[in-house]
Amino acid sequence: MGDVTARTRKSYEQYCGIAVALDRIGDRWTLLILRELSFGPHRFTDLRSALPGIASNLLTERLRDLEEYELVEQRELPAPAARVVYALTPQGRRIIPVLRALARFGLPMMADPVDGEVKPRHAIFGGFGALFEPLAALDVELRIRFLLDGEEHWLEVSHGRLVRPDTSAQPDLTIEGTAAALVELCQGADEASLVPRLRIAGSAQARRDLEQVFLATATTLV
Amino acid sequence: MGDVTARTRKSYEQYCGIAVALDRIGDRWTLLILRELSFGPHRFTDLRSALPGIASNLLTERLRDLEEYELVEQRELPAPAARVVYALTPQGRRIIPVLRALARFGLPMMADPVDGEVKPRHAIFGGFGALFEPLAALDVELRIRFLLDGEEHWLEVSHGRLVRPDTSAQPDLTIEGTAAALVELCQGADEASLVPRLRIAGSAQARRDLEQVFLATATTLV
DNA sequence: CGGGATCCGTTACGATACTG
DNA sequence: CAGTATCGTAACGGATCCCG
Repeated sequence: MGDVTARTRKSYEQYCGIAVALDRIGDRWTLLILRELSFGPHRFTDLRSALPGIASNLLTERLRDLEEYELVEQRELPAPAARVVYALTPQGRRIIPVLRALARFGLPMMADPVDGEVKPRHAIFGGFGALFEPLAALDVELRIRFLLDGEEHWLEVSHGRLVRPDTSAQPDLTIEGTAAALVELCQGADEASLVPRLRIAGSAQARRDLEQVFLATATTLV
Repeated sequence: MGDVTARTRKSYEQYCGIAVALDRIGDRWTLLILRELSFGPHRFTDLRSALPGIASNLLTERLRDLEEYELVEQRELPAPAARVVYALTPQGRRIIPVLRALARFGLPMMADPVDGEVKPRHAIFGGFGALFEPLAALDVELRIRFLLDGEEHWLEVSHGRLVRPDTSAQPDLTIEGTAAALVELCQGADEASLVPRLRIAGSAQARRDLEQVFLATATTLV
């Protein structure tokens, strides 16, 4: 009785937060699906095209698993447009610090980004946002507007936190250019050497804040 | 010429820090191997017994991959004891924030820990350490001594960081009991309800620091 | 006994084709 | 557009065997 559609998924079977987390989000593609959904709700097809190489049946299976774990939910759109989108639940948003930590770990390993092959959102989240230092941001207020390869995005530093406003009033800093050049900046390239592929505009104070909060290398540790 | 032992490992092929990170540490078992090595050097057999269920050939393969990526290295022991241990390289230690983020994500999902089935090191790292709040630790100095199921471990909060001294002078706080009870504390159980499975000894100030730095829930975000 | 290597059945994944 | 179905291949899991 009751469909025991068996969670036969292989579990590590360990009483450890890390192992339990990996039981839920450790499968191939899962974290990349969550990365995309962290940018906002996506339709099935949006996800597919954002994840070149994923088989459609696998995407379906992963989404079902994530729904079962209540990390992702379907939302109905009333509009004439496509009906259903996938979105992170509040529980699901808790994966974001994991994504940031992974981005920070992987950033130095990315080889020679090429203009046009880096997606702006990946440059901002998988690169720039990963450098955010909460400890250095305690007394900083900074609104950054990105214009990368024609896409516009915003980040805002406020009270030691990094948030993504849909849009904002006047930016303190505007970073304009190619997504690849932003990645290079995050990897330690000199700002001057990136002109004109990347241009940063803003007050001297805003530039100091940028340096302090994002670009100064820092090593947190246990 | 040259053995092209083909990195045939499937790559996500994305210019994104997260994707690149997962290319290296996203395979099954890899992060749990790194978790164990984050506690210190281990021999092959130690790793095997710490990871019940892993096939020996798979452990070999993972270790080779991690060596190739320079996240793990072999070290020779001169002693009469077993010859070689595996250890994290400085590069490899950069995975630690990822482990902490995962632990934090997974902690609330762990079901009813049972005395004797939780390893002390997992309770401390996969549980307690995951709750560390750098922002709340800025002006705190705190040495904690754990005595869990007979194992002794130390953590030290210093200048907004969490570090693991081999040992320390006098502890400000001693937490003694079962590893399972510590996990329950981390999951929000009341300290009083855990006596006598867990006993916390220390000054009123040290207890306040414990509460402030570890036990107060906090939500960081992008 | 520590540190693997080999073999093999099973599962998960990747690619493509098909459908409401 | 949003999946389902099918199928070949690669990865994993478990056991056994080997060597210093």
